[in-house]
Amino acid sequence: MRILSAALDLFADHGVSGTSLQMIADTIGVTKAAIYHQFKTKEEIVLAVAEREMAPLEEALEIAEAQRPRARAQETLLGYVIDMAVERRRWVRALQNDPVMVRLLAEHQPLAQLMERVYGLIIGAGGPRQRVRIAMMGATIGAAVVHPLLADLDDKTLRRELLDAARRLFALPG
Amino acid sequence: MRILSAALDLFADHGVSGTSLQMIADTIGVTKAAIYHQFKTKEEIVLAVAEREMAPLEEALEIAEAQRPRARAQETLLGYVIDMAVERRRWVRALQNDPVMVRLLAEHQPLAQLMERVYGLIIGAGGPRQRVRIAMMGATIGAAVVHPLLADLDDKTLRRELLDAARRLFALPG
Amino acid sequence: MRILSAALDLFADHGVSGTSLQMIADTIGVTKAAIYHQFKTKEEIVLAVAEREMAPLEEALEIAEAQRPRARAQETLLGYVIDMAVERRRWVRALQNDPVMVRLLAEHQPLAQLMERVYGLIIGAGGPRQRVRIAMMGATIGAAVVHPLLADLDDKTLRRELLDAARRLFALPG
Amino acid sequence: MRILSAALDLFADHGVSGTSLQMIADTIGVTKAAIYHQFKTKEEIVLAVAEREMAPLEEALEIAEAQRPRARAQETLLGYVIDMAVERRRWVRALQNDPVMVRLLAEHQPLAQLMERVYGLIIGAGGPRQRVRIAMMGATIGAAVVHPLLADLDDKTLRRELLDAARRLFALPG
DNA sequence: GATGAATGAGTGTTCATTCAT
DNA sequence: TATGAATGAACACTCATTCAT
Repeated sequence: MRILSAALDLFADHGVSGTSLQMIADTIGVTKAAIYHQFKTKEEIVLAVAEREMAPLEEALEIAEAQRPRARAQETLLGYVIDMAVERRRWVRALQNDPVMVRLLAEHQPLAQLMERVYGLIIGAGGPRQRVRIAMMGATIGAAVVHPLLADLDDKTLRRELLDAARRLFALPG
Repeated sequence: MRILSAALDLFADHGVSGTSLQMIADTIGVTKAAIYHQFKTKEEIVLAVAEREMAPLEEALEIAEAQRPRARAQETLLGYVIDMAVERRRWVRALQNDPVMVRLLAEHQPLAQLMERVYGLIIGAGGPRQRVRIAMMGATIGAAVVHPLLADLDDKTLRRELLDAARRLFALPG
Repeated sequence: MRILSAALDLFADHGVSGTSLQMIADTIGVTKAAIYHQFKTKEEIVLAVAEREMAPLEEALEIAEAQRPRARAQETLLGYVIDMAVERRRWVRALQNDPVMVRLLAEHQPLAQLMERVYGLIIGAGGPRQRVRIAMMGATIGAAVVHPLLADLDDKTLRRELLDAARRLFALPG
Repeated sequence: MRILSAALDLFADHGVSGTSLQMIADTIGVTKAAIYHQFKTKEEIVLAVAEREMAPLEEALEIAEAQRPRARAQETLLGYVIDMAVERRRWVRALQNDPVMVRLLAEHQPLAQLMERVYGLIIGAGGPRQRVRIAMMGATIGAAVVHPLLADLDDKTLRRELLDAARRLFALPG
């Protein structure tokens, strides 16, 4: 939907709080009231944006969860996550760091559960060290794709570098 | 100054756009006008907050730049950066990711130059691969300290894990 | 019609200005547009509500006007008016006091004329004292039925008390 | 205060819901924001209006409560109440019947208690019949002062008529 | 008959900012 | 230094109303 795309773009540039409904309406060339015909509140828009961007993660999770052994499932998921983050580069910052978004995701059951499933699969039976490294990797992915020094890397290269970083962090065989 | 501390806290919780001068004034128990007596605009507050939080980085940079060889200087700086990020955990997200903050830092000469010096020292004569890994490390540090899965790590442990991650990413000797 | 009943209820609770078409539509489970299919404007709804609630008064008036002598006609009408007010208790306040309703009734010829006929019959050839007492009685009826201290009186009792009050005010024989 | 006077006037003409802050602001020639500097919400204005208009009632109550025997206290209070209603004619309707005002008064402890004290004194040890007649009188006063047929009575005459009605309703000696 | 999508003007409220005291 | 009063513009949201289907 055009509203959600416009909203996502604006959230990325100005943050959720810095994006007014007027801005969204102007971007797609309708009135504020037209937006309110489809979303009852601004919060609902934020949620819809988040849900739309998270949908591929859910699909990826289902594919990965079906695989054995767990190590293979984890690697599959890691690949998907990296792909998603690289493709969404421009929006990852808002999605992961905007305080309004963060709060909403934490309070919104379905999305909170999705994240738990992701962490559940990826951490698995590993001990605390494993947990730390996974988190570290997740942090790296989320942040690398928005890092200014990596802004001019093309998607393919960035993806390769992230996989390489993953292998180093986990001492996986190349 | 109490204004800057209150502002920083509120920026961390609500983002810069989501923080009004009224909120800052209420937090420290004065009127909005009292704040305007010390800062001409809201932007000036944001800048002052950023400058105060970046000051230790400048000091660290000066210490590191004085060292030889470059490899030692780089390691010194890395240590400082990790220390700063870990200590400031709660605020790193706002400082690094808030769109208003990001824009301001990019436009504000002194801070932009500071970041260039940091990158200059750390990248050094390295080729593109080196550059990528440095950026990756920077991303990891910035994001790891705010990652929910690492929220319950104490500062010392987190610092150690980050150094370990750095060594793995760069294949440094432990 | 369900629209008018819903509207009347909502007018009683929130006043005419405090009642939106959306509220009416929600109450009866249709869309706003469905309401606009039957009424061209909100004002038309207010008018229709008023007319529907006043209809019994017109009937009562016709019955009473046919009676002789005038004193008997007056007493008949008084009885009807009391009955109507007691039965409509919950709505009398809105019907008599809501500023939008009041203005509309004054401007809407048919209803204004109806009220004139009522006053004409009841005041009759009486002098100014008579007029005052009639008005006083009308005021008493309209207000007593909504008075909080009388809220727990059942309809029959309230009707009896109002007739008693009328007799006292006019020094009528019991 | 000019805000409260303007608000009261507008409430009388358009009802509370039908009165916007813009209307109040325009009436006294300031901006909406200037009003918000003194009242945090519209509700607060409604409450302040009600409290200001009820203040004389509290004074009257204190004077009356100090008198003996109770019958004299009651008559004193009745006189005051009639005076207040007659003087405030134009506003009584809004104060007594506007649904927003009614709801607010019921929920606002101090004013609800004031009304209880008034009823307590006036009803006294009387039985249910007494209670009914008091309520009837209260209703009569409140409604008579706004009745269109009595609109051209001057204050003195209206006051006299109301006292006369009171005597008739209670069969008091003239 | 009814709906969904849309609109322009309005709602109450908050914004950053100014200024006289 | 600090305040209280004020402002114009913006905020999220609702209003009565229209119209193609």
